[in-house]
Amino acid sequence: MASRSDIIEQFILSSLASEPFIELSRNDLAKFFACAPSQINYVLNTRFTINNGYVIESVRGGAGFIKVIKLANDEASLRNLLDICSQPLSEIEGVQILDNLVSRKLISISENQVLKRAISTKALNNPLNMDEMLRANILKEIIIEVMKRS
Amino acid sequence: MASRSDIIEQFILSSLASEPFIELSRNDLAKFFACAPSQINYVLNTRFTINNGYVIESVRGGAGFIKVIKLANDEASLRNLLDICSQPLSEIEGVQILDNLVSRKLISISENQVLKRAISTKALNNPLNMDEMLRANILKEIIIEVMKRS
DNA sequence: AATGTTAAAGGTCAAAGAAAGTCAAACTTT
DNA sequence: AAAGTTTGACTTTCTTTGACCTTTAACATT
Repeated sequence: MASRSDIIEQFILSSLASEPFIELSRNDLAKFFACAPSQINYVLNTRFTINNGYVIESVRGGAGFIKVIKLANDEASLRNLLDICSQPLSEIEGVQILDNLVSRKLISISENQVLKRAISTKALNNPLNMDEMLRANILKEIIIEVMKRS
Repeated sequence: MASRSDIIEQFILSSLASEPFIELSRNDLAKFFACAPSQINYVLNTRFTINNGYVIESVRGGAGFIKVIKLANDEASLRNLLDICSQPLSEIEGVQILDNLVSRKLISISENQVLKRAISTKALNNPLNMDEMLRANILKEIIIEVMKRS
């Protein structure tokens, strides 16, 4: 028995079949499927996660929208990198990960330059010695971003 | 979907593409875009800030006008940006600064993409609410890095 | 020439409107 | 009973509007 959430999922999936991303109006979609707007969030949160190979971006307010992006680079090895970024990482380890992204041609040399700075101990210096965890968090976001690239 | 404010922003940006500044009549612009005059202020205040690399000057009274000036892409104004990054910065302000670097052609669109992620509240989330200060630190390092470019 | 008056700018701010997000309670299915 | 789904009240963010405020060039008056 297909639930309404399943049907909404199918709708989004079929929209994504031909495009790398779609922009949708939460309210319109909810109206179309005769459901509460928050059910759209439920579908997105349960079925369009990073682990499933999707990223959600949205804007609120007038002219707001929800963008569902299918990850172009969704490989086990990158997932693995993401996992590694759940742990604190030293600056050296962080640089290794960035270099890894360069060798995969997922980021350019110049991106590597600025990102190295962004994750440097100097940039992340803070009173509570959270820098390694922060570095990991930042790298996680960076990896998610480059997974969008094709 | 672009809001009216987005469209007005585009209009101003394209006027500034070839000139270092433009003078506009708030009332005429508002009439042209069929909006309240104060919406022009809203657009200027949210999209043409110092962080974005613009200065607004205006004169009231008969024959009044609003002047939108695009800051020069010189050493001094970059130093200024650096100074701004001595204070905590919200995510919105951080994005403004990155966009500024793009319009100065100091970073590419793709660098902007990954850096936005790197300075996002999600990436910098930490128990001690230091994210704004961290963001400023990171941006400072990024600016230092791009100042090496030319 | 100096002064007062006025209409024509632009500025400010808070309220209303238009999205999307959150979260827990209620309901269904397994 | 546990897991998954649906709903709705409340929140947050972004945009649009309008009422009221301030400034100033132009004009009128002396």
